[in-house]
Amino acid sequence: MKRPTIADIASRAGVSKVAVSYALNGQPGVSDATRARIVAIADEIGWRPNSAARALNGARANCVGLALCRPARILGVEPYFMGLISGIEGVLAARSYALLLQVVTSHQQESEVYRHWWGESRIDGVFLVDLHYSDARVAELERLGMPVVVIGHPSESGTLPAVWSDDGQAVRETVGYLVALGHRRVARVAGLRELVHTTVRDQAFQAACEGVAEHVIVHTDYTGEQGARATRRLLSSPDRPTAIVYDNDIMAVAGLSVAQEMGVEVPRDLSIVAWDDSPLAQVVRPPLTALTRDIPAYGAHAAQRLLALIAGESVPAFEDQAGVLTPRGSTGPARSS
Amino acid sequence: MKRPTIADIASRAGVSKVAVSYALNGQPGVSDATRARIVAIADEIGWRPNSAARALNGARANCVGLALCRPARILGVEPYFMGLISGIEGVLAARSYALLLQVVTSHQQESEVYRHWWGESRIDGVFLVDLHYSDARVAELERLGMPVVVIGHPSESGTLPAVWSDDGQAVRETVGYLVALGHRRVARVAGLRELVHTTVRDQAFQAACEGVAEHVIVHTDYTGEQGARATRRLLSSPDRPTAIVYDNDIMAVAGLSVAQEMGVEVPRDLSIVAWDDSPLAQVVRPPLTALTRDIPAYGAHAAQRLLALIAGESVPAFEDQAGVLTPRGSTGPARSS
DNA sequence: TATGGGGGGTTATCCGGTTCAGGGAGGGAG
DNA sequence: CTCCCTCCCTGAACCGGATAACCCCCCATA
Repeated sequence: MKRPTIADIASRAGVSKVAVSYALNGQPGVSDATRARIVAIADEIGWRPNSAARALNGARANCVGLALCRPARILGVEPYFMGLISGIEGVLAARSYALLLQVVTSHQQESEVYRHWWGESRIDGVFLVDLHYSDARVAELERLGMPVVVIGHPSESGTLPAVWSDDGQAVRETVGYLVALGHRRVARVAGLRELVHTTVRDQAFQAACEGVAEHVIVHTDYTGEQGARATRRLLSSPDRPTAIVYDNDIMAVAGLSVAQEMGVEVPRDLSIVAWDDSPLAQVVRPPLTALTRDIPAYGAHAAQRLLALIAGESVPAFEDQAGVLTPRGSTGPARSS
Repeated sequence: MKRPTIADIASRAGVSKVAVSYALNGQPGVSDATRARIVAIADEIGWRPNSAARALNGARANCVGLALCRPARILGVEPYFMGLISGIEGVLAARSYALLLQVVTSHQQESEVYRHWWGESRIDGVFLVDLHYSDARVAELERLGMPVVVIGHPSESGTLPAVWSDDGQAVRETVGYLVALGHRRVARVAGLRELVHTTVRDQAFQAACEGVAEHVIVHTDYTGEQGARATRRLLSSPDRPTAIVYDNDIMAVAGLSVAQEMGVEVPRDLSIVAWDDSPLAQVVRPPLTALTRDIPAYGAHAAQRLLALIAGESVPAFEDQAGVLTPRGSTGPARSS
């Protein structure tokens, strides 16, 4: 049983393929009666436009791509990506766009995947995430001339429009809050050093602490293991920090466990802040003070921009809301030492 | 600058389109010398096959679909899906298959999405997850006649091949272990009642406890909130359980927090087991005893079967490894009451 | 009554590849 | 010297729609 085509509809309705095409696309050129008849027949035999045939005539693929260059296991752990994806999905679904997803192991492979997809007209545009400094992917995508929205800091996105949030602002708010609570020795357990936003946060952290608090930064790979190890090291030092800001919730939770294991009471002896809120952060005891961002909204904004770009509109960089500090039980006044 | 087509290559090489098509597809019909020349030119001008044109001739889409009917926020929290997806991705990537992903809000919408994708030749097959009893999607997909692999229990997958694991086995191992530790009152905090695997586990749990331990089952929606509430209720009852088995790690962690908050010491007063291991389960204190499954491998097996099915092979149901109990600090001997 | 215009169709082509049915050249066998 | 068979390669049709261009007929208008 073959899939029905407009030719089948045409012969049934006793008109030409073209009339069917017009009727089904809402174009003028057929009478309402004929149109209704054609639509009824199409409906009856379950006709669906063949996207391949449409694409052949230069139509959109109605699909956008996302290649993720992170170890797959991180995806299962970091709520960030799934949050982003579900936000993206929300916008795409409303426009009947699909998301083509691929996990890759290197930036080179990622560029290849994008070239393939674009060359084969499988996608109308892509998202670029996890910017590095002097990111080769930016130049590559600019060269290909395809619609791209960078999810990351605009300083490194070249001519590509970016959707970003002011991490510096969030850092300042956090440090200000901790300092106001009396903390004078604060640490930051950061993510991957090579990511642009890590450096942005690092610099903002240093600047915010300058003159008001001792500060130290440790870089990790975002995993709970490294978060735990970093915490252990920090808490073992003679002048241990009274507050630690983690770059994600996984590490913050791991850090909390380490503190409890070492007999360091939270928040009495140590305040903990997690970057990116999540059910996980709220579920542990004490619940974690977190930098809340609406990540799905973030993804949704990026998706809206990408669709606009695909539609030919010009899209400026968009600054999304900065993270907002949500104080919970894991932060408190510094103990007067 | 238009994308190069085989016509461009043909004119450059001074041969016909057909020769180019044969050469680039490794078909006989062109001499090695000509083939080499054509390939060189194609390479030089960066030709890529246009998948739309190929699809028009009935070729594969080189893409499989997955529609997820769960609230988007669950995705960000449950490691299960991302684990599954990354396992699927691993297999697909090696064969240059992409994954088309869409989050939907109802089974009806899910069926529609599949119909669309299939009708539009965008995919060669799909995965079906989260089986319900008398699942309308099964009949629908059977009717469409497209390649489908069900990730779930074969008893409800109709004629569609299933990839599944024996949850009953895992339940028996867990209950046996708890009973051996002296537990005589055990509870199960289960997931969505309407899912097939929930019932399978429920029944196995009841059967395993029969005669050796009092048992109670509470159903939830997999969220930490409901996991916490269920735990609170269980621990407040006069004959509270000495062990609780949770259907995912999120609820287990939430339950652990509730226990600590209520002054119930784990594992002294309460043993906790989580279904599905994760970094999160290992990171909390005490680390959670878990039913470890290699979820990415599970996804990989499903993907292999789907590709085989697409290739026209016949695929029998495949029983993956059952979960294996990984004892950690959250379980211990029942306190002699 | 001739003219013009527009609604409602139609025919011809195209998109970029694949596939099928030959067709000319060259070589080996009879 | 023919005949036939391969090897290489070509023209044409085709996949399922979109689109440009044109045509016919009827009605309104001058």
